[in-house]
Amino acid sequence: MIKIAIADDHTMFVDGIESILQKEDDMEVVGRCFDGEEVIHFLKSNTIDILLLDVNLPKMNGIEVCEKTLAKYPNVKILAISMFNEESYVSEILNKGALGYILKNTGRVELIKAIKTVNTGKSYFSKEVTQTIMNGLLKQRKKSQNKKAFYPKISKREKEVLALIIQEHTTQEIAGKLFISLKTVESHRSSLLAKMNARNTAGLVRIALEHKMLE
Amino acid sequence: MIKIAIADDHTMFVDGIESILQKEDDMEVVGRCFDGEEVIHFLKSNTIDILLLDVNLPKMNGIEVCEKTLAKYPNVKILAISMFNEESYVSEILNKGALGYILKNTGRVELIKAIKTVNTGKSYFSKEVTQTIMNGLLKQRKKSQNKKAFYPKISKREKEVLALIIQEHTTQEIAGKLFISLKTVESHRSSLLAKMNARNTAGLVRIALEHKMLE
DNA sequence: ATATAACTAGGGGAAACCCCTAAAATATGA
DNA sequence: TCATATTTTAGGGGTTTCCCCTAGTTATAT
Repeated sequence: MIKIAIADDHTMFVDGIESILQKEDDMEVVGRCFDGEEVIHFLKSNTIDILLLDVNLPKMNGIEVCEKTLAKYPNVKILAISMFNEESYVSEILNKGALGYILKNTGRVELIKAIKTVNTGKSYFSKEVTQTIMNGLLKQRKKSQNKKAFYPKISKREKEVLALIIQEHTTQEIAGKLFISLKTVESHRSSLLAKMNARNTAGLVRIALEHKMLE
Repeated sequence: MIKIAIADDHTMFVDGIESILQKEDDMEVVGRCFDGEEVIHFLKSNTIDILLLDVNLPKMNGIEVCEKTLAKYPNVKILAISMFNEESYVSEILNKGALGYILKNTGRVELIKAIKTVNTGKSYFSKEVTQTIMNGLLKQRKKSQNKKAFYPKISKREKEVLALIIQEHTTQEIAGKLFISLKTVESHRSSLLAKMNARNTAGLVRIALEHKMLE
């Protein structure tokens, strides 16, 4: 028996889901919460398998609820439900550990499927949401690609030095590892600063990591 | 008219695609390449809109071809085609700028749709591929989530200092910005090094970025 | 063949790092 | 609520690293 709690501030919506799930004989709705704080409180005295969580909740929003819930009860599977197919929402709540994300216009067949999938520990996204995530992913790739193309001209030796810097080695250690003088390493560092337009080591590391210049 | 080139080392497959595309009166196959080097050579004397690119090509694999092609001809839209729904393949070729990825068992209707979608500059993935990418994404999220939980105890002030360090500000500048003494900032830096288990600024920045400790 | 870039290296000064102490302000917990 | 812990503040003083400048030698490419 899959124990389910529903968290949504619209009574009719909660009732609707509940009536759908009542027809499933391996599912049981054991809790209803109408705001975020209620969820936290409810879980203190109840065990559930799945939390159907609206992203826009009063008092404490779904993203926060998701984070807090999983921090205390990592075995709860969270299926996010939202009116909005917004990339920022989707991305945030997934980062907090939600396993799935479906929209409120999802039909009963898909809802059941989503719950069953999530219950096995797998992720589930409705196809509109999938599209949204993929678009976001593509944007990121394009961004980091552009950036990457901007700083290509780092020599082999400089790359070695850069890698060792990022691994927290001091200039002296790098000199030892590469069998060159300390002053030579310092010289490479200067070239790196100039080429990468960095003011100091911090910038060097940040730019190198942002642009994925290693590998 | 959409000008298309096909790059695949299996003649029958190339012929198959071509016969499908012949029936479309807004598409024209203008080139056939049977290995990677041929593609590069072909593009020197021909202009195309879309390159249907097999990931596993002789002489030069699809990933490399993709990179080289887009470096010279950024307007070419690349639709990757592969036997394998392997996350590493998909991820790599998308990073190199391919717009879409479909499998070789794709039917003609979907192939046409994919080409038309990619031709407008949008991305297209068959649903199996989408699933693969999403799984990869989820794995990554779980990883970075674990890491994040490991270093939580950085105070508000320390976070401010850390952020300014990463923005390449010197200790003196940070002191000025926060209206505190240089020695205080040094003190915060020391605490940061200790808390984050870093040996120096480079490590500080790397760890902070890896674990996304800002925001 | 001759620039251009890469690798090497040193001098000098500034900045960061490291050890310490220490007081006031806040948070936390029992 | 009161004691304890953490955070934020700040300094002294010495060591190391970093950064800038110059400069010679070797690859690399056009």
